[in-house]
Amino acid sequence: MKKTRTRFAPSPTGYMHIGNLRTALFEYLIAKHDEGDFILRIEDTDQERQVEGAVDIIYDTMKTCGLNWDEGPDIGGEYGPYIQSERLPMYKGYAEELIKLGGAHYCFCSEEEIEEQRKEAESLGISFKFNDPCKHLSKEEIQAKLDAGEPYVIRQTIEEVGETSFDDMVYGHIEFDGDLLDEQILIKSDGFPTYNFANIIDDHQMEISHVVRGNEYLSSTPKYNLIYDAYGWERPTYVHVPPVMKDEHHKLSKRNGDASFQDLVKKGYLPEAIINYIALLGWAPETEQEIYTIDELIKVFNIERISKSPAIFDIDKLTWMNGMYLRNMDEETYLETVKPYLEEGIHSDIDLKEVAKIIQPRIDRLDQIVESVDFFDTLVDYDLEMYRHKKMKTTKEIALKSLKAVYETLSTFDNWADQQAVHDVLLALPAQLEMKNGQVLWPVRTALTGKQFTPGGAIEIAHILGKEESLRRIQIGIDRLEQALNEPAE
RNA sequence: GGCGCGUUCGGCAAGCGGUUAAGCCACAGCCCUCUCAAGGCUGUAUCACGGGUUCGAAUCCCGUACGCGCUACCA
Repeated sequence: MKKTRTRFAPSPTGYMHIGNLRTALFEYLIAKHDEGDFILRIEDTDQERQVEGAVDIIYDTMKTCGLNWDEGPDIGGEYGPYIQSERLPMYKGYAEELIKLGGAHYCFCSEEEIEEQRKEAESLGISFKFNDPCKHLSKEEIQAKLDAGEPYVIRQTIEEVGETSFDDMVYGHIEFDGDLLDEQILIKSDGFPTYNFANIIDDHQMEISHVVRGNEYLSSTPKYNLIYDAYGWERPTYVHVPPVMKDEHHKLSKRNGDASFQDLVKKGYLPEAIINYIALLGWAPETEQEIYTIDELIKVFNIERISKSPAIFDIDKLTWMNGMYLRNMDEETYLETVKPYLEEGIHSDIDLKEVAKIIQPRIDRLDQIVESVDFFDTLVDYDLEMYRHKKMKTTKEIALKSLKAVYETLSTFDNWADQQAVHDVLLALPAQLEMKNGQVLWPVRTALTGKQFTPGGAIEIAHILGKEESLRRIQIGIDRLEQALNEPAE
């Protein structure tokens, strides 16, 4: 049995988008499930589309996601180099060999000549397939042109292949009329191989067992097979995966500036959650489990359960899942994760650990933290209408009465460090006053925070703010309410 | 245009000839409750269409429609 070896072969043309990352994930999972190798190869054969720094983004993204490669440009390996531009001389040699084998030929045609043929076909209303006159050149003619330094490309030769077929692990048995395949360029006039060619050579050289890629390559796979066959190489196992879509009609793409991994992280999504979520796009486990560590994914992932149809990226489900991750984190990791955001939002001297605890069930993205805790630092000049709350059965009058009672009670209370004690003393009040819990606690929370919604209730927040600050804020509430109530009603 | 692929709730999806057509997200309601969440429970909602094959079809076959992809000296 051949060792399972997969590769992620991105071209460095910008940031990592989610579809790309998912392909990398699947490739990684397939390899690791079989205890095989996962290889990173950089496909930089299109010199015009290179983007500075793109390779580093690829490295960073994969590392933070835990998609660790066994061989790659930075760490080397037996099958290097792992950057296509560094493998250049090799492709030429293989191309020349393919010419000898009858699988390719030199082509000296200009782009204009090809265009002419295309237009003619269009005007005749027939489907276009380039009929390359260079195929009929004699050896001598070719040599003469080569010697004269005429620019050329190397083109695949496809003749009378008839019906051809292959089997894909996801899409099953696929048949093609081989004569419809066009003779694609293998080596460009700049001497670089095209993806179509470099891919085959590299995959074969690197002993890639499973070629995993987007299903847009399904149509060109027969052409690749012809080349494998011409060399007498064994075809790889194909695993074509369905696309990840932005909506019904559009793929997630860099071009449209759709969510990249970096963007999501910036928005407060955890890499583990992102990985977990995208594993479920186009693949479904056997059980109903939704939350997986990467090691669990390695264990349960199997190619048979990859879907054929496109999947729309659903940010809401990712958000939910991210919240689950936040809530399920062990305390230490959670505090560490959340700390920078808390420090950004809170500068006063309060116990951030306590704050962290109360926001844990209430956030599902890290970037929500700052806004949700800003009231700890500053009490804004809130709208007094907030004291009127139907469900809590409060009015400004009731609120004032409650706040006064609470102020009096709390000013002689000293056990602030004990949240339970704060709880007990505050909850004793409604009974004494013959009021509902909400009629006392709603006003307190409002006075303490100035906000409609807050993480944590009146008791938790009072406990965190401390005696002095809590009393100060309650006093502000009392003063403002008194002033408002003394003004003549309109 | 030609060729290839796809089509189950709003989204992710299970399903491989006999099911009340799972589950998750979202949505709605209820419970819990010092706000909001979290948590618990319940609910709404899906087999693109038309023909076959079969005792029986979401599942198999054939068409149609729609969508996506390929048809580049991009990958």
